[in-house]
Amino acid sequence: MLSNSSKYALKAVLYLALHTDENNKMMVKDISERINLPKAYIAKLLQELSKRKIISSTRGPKGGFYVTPSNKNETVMQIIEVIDGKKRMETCMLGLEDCNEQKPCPIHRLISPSRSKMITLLENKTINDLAKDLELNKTFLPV
Amino acid sequence: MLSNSSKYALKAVLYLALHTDENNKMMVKDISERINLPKAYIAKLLQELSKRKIISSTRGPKGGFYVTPSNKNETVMQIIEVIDGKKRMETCMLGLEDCNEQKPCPIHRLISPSRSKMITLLENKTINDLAKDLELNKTFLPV
DNA sequence: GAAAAAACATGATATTAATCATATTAAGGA
DNA sequence: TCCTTAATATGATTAATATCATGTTTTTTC
Repeated sequence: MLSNSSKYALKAVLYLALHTDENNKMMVKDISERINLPKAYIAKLLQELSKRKIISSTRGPKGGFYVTPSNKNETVMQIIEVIDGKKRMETCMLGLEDCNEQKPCPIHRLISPSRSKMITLLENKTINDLAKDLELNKTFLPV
Repeated sequence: MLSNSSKYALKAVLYLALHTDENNKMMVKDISERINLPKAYIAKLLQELSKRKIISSTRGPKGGFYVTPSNKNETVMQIIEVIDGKKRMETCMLGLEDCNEQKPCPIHRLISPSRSKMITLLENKTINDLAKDLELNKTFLPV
């Protein structure tokens, strides 16, 4: 469903949402240590997210990655789309090219409703929503 | 969600469900041609399914793969489990080792209900169910 | 009981995804 | 303006998955 990469990306963005802002940026080195994921790999992912304006960054001394209030309004699905591409989530579960409502594959009707539901939820959930839950200890992000 | 392998496996089993029985077996060569998937790859998958008694087979002349009425009662999930392993479907969507109801990851509560629903549906859907739909042209399996 | 036909078992290769490494560019401070 | 710092761009390596190939065993038929 999600690639390893987008799992990592989501973790990192959530960490940034909780611990950074315009005045408190964080270097990839520190991020990777805190969330316990490979530095070079995380770096690549964050760079991609930054390029697509999902998160923010500045170079040089005192630079680093951070998320602005505006960034926090990005949705979970937008992260997934940047990292995994738009297709991955929507493609037919049997991998058929032309599977649709009119010409459904054998499991389309069965699982499509649940999957659509999931996608909608991810599309409507913002980074901010998830960050709030973490702050309130309603959810957990063990490293 | 599903590996390529289990997609292929499901396609092949459905094809067998529609076109074979104890008296009409089919060689992997013919199966692969009909469903337009690589022969050697399909062979390996069918052998695995046969070993686990999800489908049936006999060797030698007039041999081949086939599904019995009993085989048709196997569920979609059982195919997936044989090919992909039990964990793949159930593992935390963020890949966290200890994510559960008591200690949910940031997206657990969000997507867990939909996913559980999906799993339940797959666990309760038999090959026979899907084959019936195909026979009635309610669903399609283009090659 | 020998020959042929088919699945079975095993392992090799190729492709894709995950991970790592490094030279380049921009920002900040002296 | 120059040096240091940290992201950026790009590409290399490694690991996992998908794909292919082949010798072995079982079954049928003559």
